Amino acid sequence: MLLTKKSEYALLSLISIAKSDSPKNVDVLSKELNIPKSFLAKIMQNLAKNNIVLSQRGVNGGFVLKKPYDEITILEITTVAEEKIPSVFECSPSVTSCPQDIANACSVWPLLNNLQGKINDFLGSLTLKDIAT
Amino acid sequence: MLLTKKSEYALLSLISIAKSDSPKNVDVLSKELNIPKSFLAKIMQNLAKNNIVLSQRGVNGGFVLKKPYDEITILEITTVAEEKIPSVFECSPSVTSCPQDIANACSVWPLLNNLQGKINDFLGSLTLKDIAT
DNA sequence: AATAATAAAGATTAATAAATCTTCTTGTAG
DNA sequence: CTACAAGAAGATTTATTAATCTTTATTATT
Repeated sequence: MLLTKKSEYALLSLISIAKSDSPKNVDVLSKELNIPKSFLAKIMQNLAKNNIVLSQRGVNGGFVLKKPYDEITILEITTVAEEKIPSVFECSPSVTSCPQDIANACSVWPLLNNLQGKINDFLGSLTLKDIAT
Repeated sequence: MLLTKKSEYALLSLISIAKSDSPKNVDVLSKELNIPKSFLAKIMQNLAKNNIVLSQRGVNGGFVLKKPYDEITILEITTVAEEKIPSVFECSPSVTSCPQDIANACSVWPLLNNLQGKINDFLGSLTLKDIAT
């Protein structure tokens, strides 16, 4: 699987936040989207740490987008959520990710890397706006 | 990860078999490609059961391709190796794979399914010949 | 200042998937 | 007959992903 539940939950939450005009907290999001609260808390904290959302603590706190929703790509979101670029295979992101450093001599690496590039392009070309509306 | 080691090992083995003019057995393949023998045996058995290769038991036995190498697509191979289509996410292959049957109302499903289609097209457009040479 | 709402951090457990190993069975060439 | 090789089933180990729990820190409201 290219993406895990972390990405799914992150995308759903960000869409919900994008549509709201006030901060949304984890409690509200988890109920609205039916996501385990403490798992979502972790995902949101990670998005906050990586500048996708801004967190506001305290009463009436919650999360808001840090940038306009048409300036946040799906690639950014999923890369932060997965804590690595969503990968075809361990070696596909770049020559340097070949575990034995034989990417250039490898008969499957070009295929994998090529597909990885297409996926990156696709995910990088879409923004939160494209899927939130 | 879109693909697992099963696909990697299957592709490498099939390339090796495609380049050989006599059957190649698991012992030879595992040594040549540095793949755990018993893991590879399982993978090859699965490829045989699914008509990618023909197996020949006994002395001088081994595996040969069942079809010309330009008629076997990478999508076929990886789908057999993974025992399901290489998927972006559990719900991405089709509307019917949405666990809650809400794909059409879902805000992320179209994105996932769209990407899934592009991956299928890419893997389906390439054959073993394209990567074996 | 007290309180309650909320995020932050990280440890822990549970579930699932991936990879590997073991054993036994069946078929085949020489 | 015998050695070699695949087939099949399942056990085991390891890694990854998912989910949960606990404690601490922050902040708006009163």
